[in-house]
Amino acid sequence: MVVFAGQGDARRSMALLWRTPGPGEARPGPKPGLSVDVIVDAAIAVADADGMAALSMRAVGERLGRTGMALYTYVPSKSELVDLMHDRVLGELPVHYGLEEGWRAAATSWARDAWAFYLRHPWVLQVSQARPVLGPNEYAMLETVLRILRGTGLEAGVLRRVVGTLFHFVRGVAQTAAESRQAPATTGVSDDEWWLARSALLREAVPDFADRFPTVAWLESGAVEAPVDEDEAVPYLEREAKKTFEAGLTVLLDGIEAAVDRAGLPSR
Amino acid sequence: MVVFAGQGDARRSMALLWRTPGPGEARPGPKPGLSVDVIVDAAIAVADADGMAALSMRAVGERLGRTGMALYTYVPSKSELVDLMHDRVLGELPVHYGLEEGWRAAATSWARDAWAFYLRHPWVLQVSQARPVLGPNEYAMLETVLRILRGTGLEAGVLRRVVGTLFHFVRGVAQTAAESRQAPATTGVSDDEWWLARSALLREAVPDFADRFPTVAWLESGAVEAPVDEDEAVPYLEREAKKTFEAGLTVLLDGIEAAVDRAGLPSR
DNA sequence: CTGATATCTTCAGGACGTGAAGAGTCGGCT
DNA sequence: AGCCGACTCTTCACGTCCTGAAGATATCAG
Repeated sequence: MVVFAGQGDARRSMALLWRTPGPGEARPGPKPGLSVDVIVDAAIAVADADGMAALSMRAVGERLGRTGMALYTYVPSKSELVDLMHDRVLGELPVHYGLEEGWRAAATSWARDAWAFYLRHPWVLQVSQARPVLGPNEYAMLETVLRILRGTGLEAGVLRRVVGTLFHFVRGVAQTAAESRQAPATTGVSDDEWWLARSALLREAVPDFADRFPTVAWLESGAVEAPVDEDEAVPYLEREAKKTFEAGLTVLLDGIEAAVDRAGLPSR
Repeated sequence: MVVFAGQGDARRSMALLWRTPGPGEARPGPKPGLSVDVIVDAAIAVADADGMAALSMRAVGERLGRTGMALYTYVPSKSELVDLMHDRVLGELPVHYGLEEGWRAAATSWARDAWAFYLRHPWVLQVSQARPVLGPNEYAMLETVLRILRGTGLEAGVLRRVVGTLFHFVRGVAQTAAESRQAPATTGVSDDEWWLARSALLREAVPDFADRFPTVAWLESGAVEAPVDEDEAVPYLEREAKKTFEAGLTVLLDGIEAAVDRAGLPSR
C-alpha cells in the first residue's frame, strides 16, 4: 500500500501541517472532545503497533472511544491523516549533529539514527516520497542532512543528488529490514524456519540449481561466517539487512569522498 | 500496500514458480478455459495499467471474461498470484552483460536496464523483498549481477552486501520515480502544477521559511539549472529522480572501486 | 428561550478477498 | 449407451475498508 498525499483541499492541509491558527474564536456547538493532535497520536500508535495495513479510521476512532466517522470532523480524509502522521513522527529525528569530527562522522551518525527511526516506525516507509507533503519536520530533516553534507564543499547541484541518494539508500535498506521484522509476526513463521523450509523445497524442485546459477551457488557456499558477537534476539534477515546497511553506507561515503577529491577539495 | 509472499502451500507455490509439470494427464470435467499463464499475464497487464492498488481478483477475472472467483481454480490465492507475476516479469531483464570493458561498465548498463524495467512495471517495487519468493527469474537476476561484480575480485561476504546495496539503491530511487509517474495519473495534477501550487501555499503558510531552513533555502536558490537537452515529455519529478539515479550510481560505483583498491586489487 | 452551529452516531453504498454451495460440462468405466 | 465423479465457473455471503448523507444531541450568541 503506497499512500499518496494531499488530495484534498491543499490550503487546509498546509494549515494543518504548519499549525496555522484556525478561526480560534468561541463558537456555538458542543466542545470538541478530540483534537487533531490526539487523533494523529492515536493513528501513529495504531500504525506502530499493527502496521499501515491495520490503520483504519475505525481503528483510530475506537482507540479514542469514538466511531471512525467522528474523525472526519477534524481531518478531511484518511490521506491527510497519513500526511500529518508522517510529518509529526519525523519530528523524532535529531536535528543537531556536530561537525567537529568532519562531515563523514556526522553523516554516519545521522544515517544510523534514521535507520533506527525507520525500524521504530516502519509504516513511514510506506508513505510515498514522490510528492512530499512539505511539512515542517520534513524540511527540518532535509535541513539537517544538508547542513552536514555542505561540509563536503560540493556544489549545490551535486549536493542535492548526493543527499537524495543517501535518503534513498537508507530508506531502501530499512524497508527490507522493516519488512523482515514484520514478516514473522504476520506469517507466524520465523526467519530460520522460513529459510529452512524454502531452501529444502528449492533443492527438491530444482535439482540442477548449481548448474543453472553457478555464481549464486558459489556465493552461498562461501556464506558461512563466524557467528561472532551476534545478537540472537534479532532475527536472521534483519541482521543481514543491518550488515548490508553498514557496508553500503561505507561504500556510499567512500564514493562521496571520491567526488570531493575529484572536485579538488580537501576531504575535511 | 506491501504484499507478502507465499502464505499458502509452499510446495505448490514452488511447483507453480518453477513449472514443475503437474499431473498433466487427460482428466474428466470441462476443458480449462484459462491457464496460470494467461492469468498471470492478465494480472501483469492490470498492474501495469492501473497499479497494484487496482489489482483485484475481480479485475483480473473481468479482463479474461470471467468472475474473480474463477481464478481460484488455477491460483491458490491473490498472494501467490503476485508471486507469480513478480517472478514472471523479472524475466524481462537482460541476463548477459559483456565484461570486456570491465565490471564498472557492465554494472552501469545493468543498473540502467533495471531502472527502465522498474519504471515499466512500477508495481514490482511494491512486492516485499523481505522474504523473496525464490523463483527462477529472481535467481537469474541475482546471478547476472553477481557475475558482473565478481569481476571486482571482492571477497564473497563483502560482495553480497555490495550487491544488496546496489539493489536497494536502484529500487529506492526507482520507487520515487515510479510514484512520481503514477501521481499525475491518479491525482490529475501535473508535476509542475503541483509544485507551483504547493510552493505558493508554502510561502503563504510559512513566511519565515528562509530563516528556519537556511541551508534548504540556499540549495533551492542555487537550483536553477540550464535546461539544456531536457526531454519535455518526461515530467519534472521523474527527471529529477533520473538525475539522482545517475549521480548516485556514480557515487556508489566510486565507492566500490575504493573498496577494491583497499583490498589491494587492481580496479580492472 | 430560540436558532444556529458543531460534534458525533447511524445508515448506506460501493469497493475488496475468499469460503461455500450449486450449475453446468466432459472423460472414462461399466 | 448411460452414468459417476471430477472439474470449471458462477452466485451468494460475510466481514473488511472509506466516506457521503441524515439525524440526534450539545452548546453558544442573541
